[in-house]
Amino acid sequence: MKRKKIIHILNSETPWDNIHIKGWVRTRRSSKGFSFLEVNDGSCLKNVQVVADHSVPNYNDVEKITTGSAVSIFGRLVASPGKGQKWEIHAETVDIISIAPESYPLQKKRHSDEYLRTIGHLRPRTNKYGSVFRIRSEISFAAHQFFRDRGFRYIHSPIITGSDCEGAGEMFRVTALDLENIPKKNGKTDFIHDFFGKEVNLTVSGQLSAEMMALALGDVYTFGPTFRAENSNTARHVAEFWMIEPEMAFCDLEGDMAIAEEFVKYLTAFAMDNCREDLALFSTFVDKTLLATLDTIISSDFLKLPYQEAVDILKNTGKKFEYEINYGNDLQSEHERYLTEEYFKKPVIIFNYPKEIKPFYMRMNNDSKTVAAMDLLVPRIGELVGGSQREERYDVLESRMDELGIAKENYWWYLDSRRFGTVPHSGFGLGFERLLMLITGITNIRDVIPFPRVPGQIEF
RNA sequence: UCCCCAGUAGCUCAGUCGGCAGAGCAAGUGGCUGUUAACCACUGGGUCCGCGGUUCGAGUCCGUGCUGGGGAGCCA
Repeated sequence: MKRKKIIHILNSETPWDNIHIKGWVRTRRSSKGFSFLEVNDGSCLKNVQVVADHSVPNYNDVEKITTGSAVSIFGRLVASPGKGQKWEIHAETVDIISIAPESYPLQKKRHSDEYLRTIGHLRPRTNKYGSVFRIRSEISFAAHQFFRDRGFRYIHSPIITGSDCEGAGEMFRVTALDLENIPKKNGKTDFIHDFFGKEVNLTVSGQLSAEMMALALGDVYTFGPTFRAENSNTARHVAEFWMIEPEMAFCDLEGDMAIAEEFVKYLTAFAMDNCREDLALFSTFVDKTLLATLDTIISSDFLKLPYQEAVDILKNTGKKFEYEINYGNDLQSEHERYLTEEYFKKPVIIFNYPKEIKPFYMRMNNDSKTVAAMDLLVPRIGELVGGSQREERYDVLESRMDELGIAKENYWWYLDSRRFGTVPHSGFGLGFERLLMLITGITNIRDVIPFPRVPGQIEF
């Protein structure tokens, strides 16, 4: 008989004979002659309560079952006379797949997030992290659904890249050279002898590839890992994270902002509709205001504000900031959080940034001072999305690259796209972990990715 | 990388003025015929983060290193 998943059993409308489950025991409570086993198989947050008594042939062994042990149970699903659950299983047989010794690190009590990070291989077995990773899976699916419903194509951008373009931070070098015997030329590493014959790195963004694909397929998106070797030690940064990057041909900045807003609302609503039980855990134990926050995101119009106006607001608000705000400087974390958390109290999109603080590929506005860039700021997280209309005019792009001292010969293919049938196009990047922080209320990015990579730490 | 805080039992923490190492939970054993983080009783459990120093004596004071956390910068 095939095992039934616990989520399926708990949603049953009727009692059920001859049922088979497999899972891990969260706790066992015993009285003289019988035991209650709380069994979880990861299919949902809830456990199923199993009642076993002397009618089970190996009852002596059942009394030795410990927290964390794995079991396979046959029995009958019946209405539970006890409080706290609709159904329970009366066991006919309890097969012990494996016993967890007393050294099992997860106890029948709440643990700190800091401790659970030290046992990253076991923390998905807890209620909280089980919920996190189920939601992560659901929202991944929802992202694909969103784009597919709108005619976008999913593209796979390369992980290993030869272009150091995006200027998005320090990169991880990828090499097949023998590090004990590095070939040198004029005192420097000679990458001509390396696998690709040139210096290559792990990608920091799929954007440039996505642009090439958008200029053929129309609307595309990437959803993959990206890597930053920045020595960032904050609750919002990891060295390996997942990014969703749509890129749309024949789309301007306004269209870009509209799709970003629609996307964030869609994913939030999807979580509210499809992850209710797991979200309830977060709204109870992590952030009591979570559901209200998510409602605000779904129901409010995101405020769209030119950079110049954002600066004016920050200057005139009278609030003391640690860093002074001046036109031409990038907004600091405290400024962004003030705007979205205190001043507007909802998501804010800031656009038309000074060209000096943005990369070469963003489209120059008619004022020749600002570029068609936008950042979506949300409460508690800060920057969730960064995007822009891309510079599609060959001569303007070329002069911007010259201005910034970018080696054009490395981007000949990128420039080619502006020579052959160039069109206005736009896109953005959304940090998937930051979105999960927004949706779950979890405040440390290390707790929304299964095995976080941060400076000096890669145990799992 | 910078600033701040912390490190004591498996976990979460207390430890007064420098003078015998503590609690709750967890675990183990026993009890209990419907439990809900079950309950009751008993038992075991310590490199007080490492190294160095001050002192008759250091978990406690000083120096240093490591690890973790919070904030900042960089960014998504």
